[in-house]
Amino acid sequence: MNLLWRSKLGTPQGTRGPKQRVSVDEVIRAGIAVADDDGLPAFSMRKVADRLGLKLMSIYTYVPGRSELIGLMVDEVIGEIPHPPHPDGPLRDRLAGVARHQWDELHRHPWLLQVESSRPWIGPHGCDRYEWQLQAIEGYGLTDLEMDQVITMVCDFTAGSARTSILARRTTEESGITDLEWWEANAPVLERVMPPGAYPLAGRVGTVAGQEYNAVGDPARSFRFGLDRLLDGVETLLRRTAT
Amino acid sequence: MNLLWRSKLGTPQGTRGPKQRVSVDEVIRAGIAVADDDGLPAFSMRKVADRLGLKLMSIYTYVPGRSELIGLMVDEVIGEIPHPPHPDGPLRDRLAGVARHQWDELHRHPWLLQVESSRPWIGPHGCDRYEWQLQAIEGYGLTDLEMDQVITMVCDFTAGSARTSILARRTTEESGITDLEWWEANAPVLERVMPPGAYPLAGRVGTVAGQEYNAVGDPARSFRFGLDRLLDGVETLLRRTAT
DNA sequence: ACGATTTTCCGTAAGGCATACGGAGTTAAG
DNA sequence: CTTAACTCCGTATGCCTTACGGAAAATCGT
Repeated sequence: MNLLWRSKLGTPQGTRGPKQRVSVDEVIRAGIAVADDDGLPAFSMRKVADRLGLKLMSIYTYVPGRSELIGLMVDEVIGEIPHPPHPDGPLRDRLAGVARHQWDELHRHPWLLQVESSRPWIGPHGCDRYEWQLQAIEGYGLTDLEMDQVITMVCDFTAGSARTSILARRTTEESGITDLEWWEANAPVLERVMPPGAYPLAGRVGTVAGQEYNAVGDPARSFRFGLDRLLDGVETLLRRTAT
Repeated sequence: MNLLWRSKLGTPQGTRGPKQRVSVDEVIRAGIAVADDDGLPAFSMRKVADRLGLKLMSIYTYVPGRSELIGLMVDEVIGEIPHPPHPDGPLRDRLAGVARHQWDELHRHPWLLQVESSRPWIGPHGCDRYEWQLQAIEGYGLTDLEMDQVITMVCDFTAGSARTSILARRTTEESGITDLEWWEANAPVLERVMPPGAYPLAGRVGTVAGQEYNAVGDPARSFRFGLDRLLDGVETLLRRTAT
């Protein structure tokens, strides 16, 4: 907690002993670089140390442990790109901006969705984020509770959609083959194994979708489509509230 | 792949050598039990072996490795509860059934959202699932592409919302304290550290939401709220398509 | 009936991980 | 100039997956 809010707190420590060779912020940035490159499961304290020219155990003089470092990395990343001011105009466009900001962030740092902390880290940038999200939706006639719920909905949908997108991207990157190549390679097996006519709808829709996407799916397009429907739903709520 | 579709394939092997002491299905079920108890990061081949009364390396005579076993566990879990027939009536109710089915499943097996296979396992139950989801939405005037996109949207939102819910549940379970206790314990720190007046909206809305939820959030309620808005959006799409 | 072959079960070892503990050396305070 | 505090890091413990090879069991072919 003190580490998270370190920018707002002085460093009250006595200054005895050798100077630290790097700073907490450098450790955090090194950690982000490792996670960006290798993903969270392969994120290790040793790799962070290597990247800083330190030995493994020295890292523990900067942060208490692995999970705390990850918590710091999350808040750092949230503050990475300044929140743009919300456009004047319909709520729809403002919420779309909030959603896209998160979508881009999750794609820039795919390991964010792999973070499963059992403690809620509330850092300065996380607070800024929530405040900014609420600014987007305030003043359109919704109650405080509804405002919170709409933000939650937009974020949850964005997270779910981004998860699908990131998984798909990782699949093609790591396996080295495209959707289509995989499908063509496995088609004979599937044809032998699937009872003919057992999946009439899946076959028909899958074929149409596959031709349209030129792949098994098009996550960015699915995100835009879903977000449009979601925002239609919010406008319905606005109209209902107005009466 | 052969293991995934083993129910549709015979066992073409010669039968020499000692009998297997357990079956592949028992290994899968043991794996599910371990993952249910401990989560995927703590899921280990040794625990599966222990649960079956075998030694570690014997498991590798049933399945090729850890990730393949997890792929089998996923398809097994998808087939765990038979898909109920869709109710006659508005599309809204049918899609709500699809979403709730997945919501319940994810909460029954929270490790599902921790699975990040780099290969798309297409198993028999996964195919059944997709076919069943499409049955829900067919016949309401949407194109094949729209049908696929609406299903994707509902599933993505449900996954994102369930993720929030499961994380919150795990937090209270593992830390042993409730949202409120945590908040009360950390309030003094936060008050000292947050510039007063820096978060006017977050403070106001957070307080209102906290009082209403009796916690930091109410994920099940957020899910219902978001799903309602989402389905409002689908109905808007239906009306627009009808004209 | 009796090798040959196949298959299962498992011991060992290699190489990865987090982190507890304690020691050596460095710096500033008193 | 002593002493206390602090950084860096070597070592050790106890997890993890999985490659490899050996021993025993069960059936096949003769």
